[in-house]
Amino acid sequence: MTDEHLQKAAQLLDENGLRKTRPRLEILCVLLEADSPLTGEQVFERVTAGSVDKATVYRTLLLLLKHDIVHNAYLRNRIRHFELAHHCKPDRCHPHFTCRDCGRTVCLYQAIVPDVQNLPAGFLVLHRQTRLEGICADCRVRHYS
Amino acid sequence: MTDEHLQKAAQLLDENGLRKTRPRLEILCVLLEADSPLTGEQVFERVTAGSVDKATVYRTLLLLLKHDIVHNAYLRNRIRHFELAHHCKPDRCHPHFTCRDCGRTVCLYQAIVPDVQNLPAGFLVLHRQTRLEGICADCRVRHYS
DNA sequence: TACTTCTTGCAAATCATTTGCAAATAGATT
DNA sequence: AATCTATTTGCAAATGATTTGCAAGAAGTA
Ligand SMILES: [Mn+2]
Ligand SMILES: [Mn+2]
Ligand SMILES: [Zn+2]
Ligand SMILES: [Zn+2]
Repeated sequence: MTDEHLQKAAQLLDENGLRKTRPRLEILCVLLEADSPLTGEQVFERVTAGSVDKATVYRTLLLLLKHDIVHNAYLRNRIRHFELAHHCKPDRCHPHFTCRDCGRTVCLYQAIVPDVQNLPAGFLVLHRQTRLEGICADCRVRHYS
Repeated sequence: MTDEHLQKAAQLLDENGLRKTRPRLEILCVLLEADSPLTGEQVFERVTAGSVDKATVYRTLLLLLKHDIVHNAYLRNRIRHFELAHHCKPDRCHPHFTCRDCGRTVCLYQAIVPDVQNLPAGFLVLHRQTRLEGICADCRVRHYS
């Protein structure tokens, strides 16, 4: 939990008129340190041991979701994943790639996803998410040896 | 459960070397009749009342998933949704649109989703899913009156 | 500091899904 | 058609993830 992350966490809460409580700051720091979407369970494990209750983790993630500070990512299984929205545009999240071999999920920050064409008339799109599945670079190399 | 659907259901099971049991035929007919992805619970409700156990519904959906006869759709909540794969290409599902107002999900069979550009080197994409959120045509009209 | 309101921890509840197991059945074999 | 054997099913109980009720504890404000 670096000082820089703590600053950023406090700022996010301030901007949204939310109280700066210890659990919230810790949870935001965990999310700031993560390099891919986390489950509630994973956030719980990464927070300073025993310092935050699991119910509080979930309640906080839901609160941050409501304020659009975090987004849900929809990966392969039925478990919700959460990540900070700061790498997303208001109308779209960056795509996620999940490897069928090693199971890891990678955030594709630099990928370009063109708009969906030929939508039915009258539909207003406010948000878009793209989910890719396949074999990651590491696993492809591994299979050649 | 039309005769045509029953035929198709039997055919799907045959093609995959699966036994044609009454629960499987019923479940496939439910999926053939559905116009958007269904949860296990919804499949259970739509099957002839009391004729199939809920555990069997889930076991069957998982079996059909393994044989790529159905796909999972990832919608807003943490509940898995299932739909027949016959409207999908092997490497991509048609997009789904979920209305933030009425909550309905629409299958966008005719939409065109261009490929993702600028992927990191060495990644092999085997499957893609696109999820849209916004306001559906009906709800937009409703809000103008 | 005192106050008011929001937030937390804890325990229990809920929801979706999965599992163990004995009875039932599909499809192959006689 | 009756028999056989591996699969499949129903039922009840277990599981895993998430949510809720409530009294005690903090945050922000006066
Ligand atoms: Mn991401
Ligand atoms: Mn669909
Ligand atoms: Zn991999
Ligand atoms: Zn709508």
